[in-house]
Amino acid sequence: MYLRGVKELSLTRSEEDHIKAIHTLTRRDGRAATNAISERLSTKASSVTDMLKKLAEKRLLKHEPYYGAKLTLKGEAVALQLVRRHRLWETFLVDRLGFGWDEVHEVAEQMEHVASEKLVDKLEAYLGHPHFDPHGDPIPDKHGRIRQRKTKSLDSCGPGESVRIVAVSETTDGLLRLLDSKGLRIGTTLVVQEVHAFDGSMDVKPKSGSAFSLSKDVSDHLQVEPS
Amino acid sequence: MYLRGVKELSLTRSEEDHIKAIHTLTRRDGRAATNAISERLSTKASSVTDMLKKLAEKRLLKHEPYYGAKLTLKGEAVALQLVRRHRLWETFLVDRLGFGWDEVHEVAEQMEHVASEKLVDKLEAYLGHPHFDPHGDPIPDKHGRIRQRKTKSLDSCGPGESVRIVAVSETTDGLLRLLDSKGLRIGTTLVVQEVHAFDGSMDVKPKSGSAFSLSKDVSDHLQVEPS
DNA sequence: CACAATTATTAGACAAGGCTAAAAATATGT
DNA sequence: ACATATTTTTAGCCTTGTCTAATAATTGTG
Repeated sequence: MYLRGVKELSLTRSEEDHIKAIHTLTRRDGRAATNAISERLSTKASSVTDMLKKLAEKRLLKHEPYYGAKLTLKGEAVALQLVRRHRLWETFLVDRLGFGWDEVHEVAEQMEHVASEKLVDKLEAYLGHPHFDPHGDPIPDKHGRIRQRKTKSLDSCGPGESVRIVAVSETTDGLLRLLDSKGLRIGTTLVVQEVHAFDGSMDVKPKSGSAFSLSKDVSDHLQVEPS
Repeated sequence: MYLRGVKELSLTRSEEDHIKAIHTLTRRDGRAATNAISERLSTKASSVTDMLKKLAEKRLLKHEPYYGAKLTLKGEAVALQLVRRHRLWETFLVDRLGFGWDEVHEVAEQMEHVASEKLVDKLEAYLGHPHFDPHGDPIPDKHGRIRQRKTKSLDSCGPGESVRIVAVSETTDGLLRLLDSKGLRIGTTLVVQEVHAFDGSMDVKPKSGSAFSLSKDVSDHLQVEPS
């Protein structure tokens, strides 16, 4: 995946927001439906249709009417650039400025639109070329390459397994605050105690501290690796 | 000067740009003429007239047709907030990321529009509550207060005077690069050798290094204090 | 002081990006 | 399979911020 040939491109904030939404939805659902995009951006579906037409003309995506949008290589490169900027700024906000990991999203959302390749590269170097952001998500490098981790959902673990939390998917503020209140964060190690079949909830015990219960909604979104 | 009562206010980028331009021009020329504003923003005078009308309705400035614009207290507070953000980001870019002081303006111009009071306050603390930016310009504090320095223009100095450069006014990229190439920067100490009456140029000698000549255009924009 | 030059405003157009309401295409349930 | 529900698109309108061209006010000059 190359980020080259994207420099001369100058996109509006709205165009960038659409591209990033499509990228995220495609990663999550396998496709990006018009309604899903509009919901993510708090706009109406008709506005999204217009924008899809426009971005298709700019060769940033393919738009199959009534099916959805698929980013071209060029569009994917733009999206990765945005993800890169977003996650680097989140890292800066948490590691350097002392923000909580649950309060950085909105600010990073603004900072990711500051367009300066030099800025992003220098920021990355200043932060020590991190490969993962404070939520555990991978930070694409200058060329769009992503370091993969072989993780699974906590949900899929059985009793006795000892795992370390490495990422939180679907990072809504509500979920992040809930985790914070239970003392769960990136790096926390847990042992699964018991899984309750009827509602999918599970009892877990942190290395230090006493056991408690997590609903399936929560364990679903915790990405873990063996520990 | 209070920055309170400005929080609930949400301005577009263009509105903010106009307010800042008016603030800067008023500081420099004593007034902000329509043409001067449009030149600064690379737009046309008619566009500025429209915007002045709009901002006057929002009580951010007084617009006397055919005279110009004058910021209200509320408008001044917004402007100071923007100046604060701009200079803090410039300081970050130079001191932390290692940018040259002549390449930060454009990027800071984008970053100053990121709206988060918490971000700005934390950034200020991270930088050690600086009172002056890399160009020597004062950074307004949270409440809009500016630390003044009793400086004069190098232009106004006579032979034998020993002075330290503390600021550069009218910071165009061209001027900044010229200074850089002569080894002149904030903190440099000089002794005035001779002033030539016919063109206002002056010979100066840095503490370390040999003497050279500066045109009036340059010495005009160097702010110095006795050393 | 009168008239030219400059500066500012008004009037009307346009592109971007959003909206609502209605129509068209696709998906679903019995 | 056919009627209904859902999703997407189209059509037309609105606001913001810009422009050009024409007009009006102010300033400068012989």
